[in-house]
Amino acid sequence: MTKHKIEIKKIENIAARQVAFSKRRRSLFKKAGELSTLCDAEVALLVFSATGKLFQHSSSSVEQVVEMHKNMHSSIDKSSYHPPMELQMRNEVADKTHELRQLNGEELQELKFQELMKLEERLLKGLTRVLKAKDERMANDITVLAKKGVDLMQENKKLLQIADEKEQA
Amino acid sequence: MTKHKIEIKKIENIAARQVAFSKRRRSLFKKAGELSTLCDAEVALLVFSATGKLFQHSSSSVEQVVEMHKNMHSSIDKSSYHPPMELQMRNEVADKTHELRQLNGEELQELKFQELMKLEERLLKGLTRVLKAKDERMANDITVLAKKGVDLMQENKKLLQIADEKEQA
DNA sequence: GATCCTATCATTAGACT
DNA sequence: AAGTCTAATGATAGGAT
Repeated sequence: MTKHKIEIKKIENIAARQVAFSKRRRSLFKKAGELSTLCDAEVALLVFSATGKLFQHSSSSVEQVVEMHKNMHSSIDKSSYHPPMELQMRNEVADKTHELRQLNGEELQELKFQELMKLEERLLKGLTRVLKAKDERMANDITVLAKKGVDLMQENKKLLQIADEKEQA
Repeated sequence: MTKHKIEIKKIENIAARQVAFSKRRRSLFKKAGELSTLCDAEVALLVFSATGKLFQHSSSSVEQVVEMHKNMHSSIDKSSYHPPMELQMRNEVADKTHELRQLNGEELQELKFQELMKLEERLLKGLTRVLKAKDERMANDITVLAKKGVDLMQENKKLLQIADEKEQA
């Protein structure tokens, strides 16, 4: 796929492997997204790096949260956010009798921003927790199933041996 | 990516969508395998077609189950399976004292076959159930989180309105 | 539905920043 | 670690079977 063709086997050079992992992971996620969009399919993609770090892509429900996260970032971006100048210059008045009487306009703006940040954190942490638990359960269930499968196969082997012994007798 | 560039949006033509799904799915699985091999990563890829059919690729534990399933299909295929002729012709004798005394060789072969079928069913149903449950839990958790997000956002809107009203006063 | 063909577009290895 | 560049390989849309 490039200047030289490469063999599909483990890249021994650690730095090169890391770079390839990063690049190919991005491409894979992109392709997964394309398949999902183009063909109206649900795609869930879990990638665990050699060090155990999880990268995940998914269409459908997970995407909703990811989209929400992106939207929040674009509409209320930390680096680009500045309260309107009018609000910064006015609102020296505080309504002490109001439920929010301790907050002036600027403080309200700040509250809005902080709440969004908290919400974002909450969503991401929740998502991470859910995904981890999900994968752990899945892995465990699969292990159990695989174990049962192996056991049954061994049982079958025994039965077959018995059959063969009978045949020879 | 080809004769003409295409937009990444749902392909409306059903036949074309099906073809694209088939082609791109294969490529995606291939890429996933390459990433796994080259970078020593674990990759689990689940693709649900629009009709709900599951396609799966994985480099780790899930693969064990999938491989087991494939092996069972190839080695003991329903349409191609026939007990050895010798077994069919012999084994009129049943050892009544044996633990399996009610079974002759042919019956043992049949048992083997049926058990494998049962095992296969069990594995697939279990896997399906696990995946469905996983997605349902995840979807539910995400719905809750999203709901909280919407609530907080509405709250923020209100606060912003209050700030605006103050500004105008 | 899967596979082949092929002109064209997309990805990427390696080097550099 | 992450982005840019570029030559070269890989993927693929549309069409044919």
